[in-house]
Amino acid sequence: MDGTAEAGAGGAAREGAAAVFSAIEAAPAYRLVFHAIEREILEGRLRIGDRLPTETELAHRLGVHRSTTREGLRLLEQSGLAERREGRRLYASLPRTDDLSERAQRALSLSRVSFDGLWRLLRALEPAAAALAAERIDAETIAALEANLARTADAVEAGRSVTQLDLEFHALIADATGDAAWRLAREPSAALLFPANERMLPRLAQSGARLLTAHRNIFDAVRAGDGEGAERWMRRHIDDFRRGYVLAGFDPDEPVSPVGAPESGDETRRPGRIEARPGEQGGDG
Amino acid sequence: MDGTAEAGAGGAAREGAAAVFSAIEAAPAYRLVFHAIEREILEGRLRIGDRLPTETELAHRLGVHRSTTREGLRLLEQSGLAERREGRRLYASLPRTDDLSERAQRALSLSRVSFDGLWRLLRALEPAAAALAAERIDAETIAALEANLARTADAVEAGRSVTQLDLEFHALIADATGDAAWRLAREPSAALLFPANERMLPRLAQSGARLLTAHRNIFDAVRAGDGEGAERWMRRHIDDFRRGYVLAGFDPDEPVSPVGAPESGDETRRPGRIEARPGEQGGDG
DNA sequence: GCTCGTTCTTTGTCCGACAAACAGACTAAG
DNA sequence: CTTAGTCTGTTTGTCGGACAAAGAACGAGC
Repeated sequence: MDGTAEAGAGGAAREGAAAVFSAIEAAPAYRLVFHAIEREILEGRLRIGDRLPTETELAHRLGVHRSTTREGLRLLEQSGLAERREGRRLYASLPRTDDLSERAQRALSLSRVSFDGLWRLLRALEPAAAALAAERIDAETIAALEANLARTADAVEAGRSVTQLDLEFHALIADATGDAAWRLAREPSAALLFPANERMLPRLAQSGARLLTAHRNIFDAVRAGDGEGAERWMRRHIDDFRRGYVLAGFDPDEPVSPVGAPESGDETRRPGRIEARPGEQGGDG
Repeated sequence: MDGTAEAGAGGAAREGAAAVFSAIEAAPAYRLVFHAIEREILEGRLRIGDRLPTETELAHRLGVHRSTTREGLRLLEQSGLAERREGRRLYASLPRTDDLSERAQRALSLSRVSFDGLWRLLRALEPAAAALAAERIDAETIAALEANLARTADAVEAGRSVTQLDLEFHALIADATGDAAWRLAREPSAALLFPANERMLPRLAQSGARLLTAHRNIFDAVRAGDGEGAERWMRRHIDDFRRGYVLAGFDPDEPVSPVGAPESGDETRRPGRIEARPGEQGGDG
């Protein structure tokens, strides 16, 4: 087995009767590697948490070169099905939902969704989430919400930003539903919409206090198991949010802000930044 | 520059005054490559649709070996920011939402969400989507919906499965809202929930006909711009769905079906399947 | 029994090479 | 002049092999 995959070459000929010709595409070997391992995980032969075989072993078993294997592993890694633990080893893992929503959020922010589009979505989701949360909430989440409220109170009093705490509050409510689907559904939009608060705050007096009151009402209803109340308060809260946005002079039909510069997400404080070489200055085309 | 990145090695020493020690982690060079290119795209220096420089050029400019560059490119590829067009070349691109939701769906299906959890979510989303769709729908989507209804009618008459068409109908409604956020929010859950139809159908007479009628009502309202009507019909449709599920004898508190075997998704018809070598039979740890 | 240095493994990178696919330029045929 | 075929340079996909550093495993010494 040497050089190019014999994958794509043969097999396309022999046009019989009703030829359909659905664009044949030969996957490169590194992608086959990816799918092969993916399969092992999805079909349970490699369980979540299991260590993957070493690169050399994989290369050997799959009959490809180690470099090729590594490329496949990168795909696997980025797909969330393999994860580095303690630095080096790769372990089979479930795609992390926060990772997924982060990506979704990025996709959204690049696709010019309007404030109102997001708002309508969350207006549908959040009240329903609150209602379900009221049915299912557990002690742990109650404690987390209480802590969140306390910190929010502090922040409001000190005049600090409450955006992060706001996001967290709503995320906790979603978590309280006990189903990952909720979190996944709302997170990207929420992460894009709620930070608008940041821009409203300077223009609206006591908006922080209003937010805190609203959160408290919602929390009380949720803790009391009052689904209907939780839903109602949440809806009011969301409506109030939009009202504030308009009042502050923003246009809800505009695409939501481009989020500005990518502020220090993951690994931004990289030690040795790769620099372009002085030599040639690119030009691709 | 040879061998290991000097990234992680040096630089950790020199403990001055108030040392904080925030877990330094040296990203391997291939990840730095990934982030470097990612940045170029996110910050607009590489615009969506632009061809990426060739691997050799990238390697040269970033000062790493081509193999390393390729690993970084695989990460980029899987993250959705680079895409193959016409087979080979890589182009900067936006993460495709259907790709994202596919992954989200997989994550969900592995995390044991209950039927009811999903159902509650969609019961909140779908009616709201229909309402918004009624406000914003355009001719093109109307045509697509009409085509969908026609095919659904055929399928019902012929007794074929309508699951795919059902999914498509709802996705089209979501698309009609004009905001990608809706699609992203509902797709994973919908893809997991609606196929339950498949299992109900054999146990419930005329359920296909009911579905068709419901879709028609929703469509009529949407086309007429009747948001309230669309919302009402959709809600009924969703409620009906759950009723059928229970009636058919399934327990809505159970985790939704594990989707069974991964039926021929992408690239399953791979030409040269990679096989394990006869030699050693793995055993890791 | 626990710590320390020594070996073995595994990952991260690099070097170099080459076949096949592709894009173009050019040429022969209709 | 258009169409089909040929040649050529570029780019990707893979492969072979090498080596440093980080961890892990292991045995010697306190």
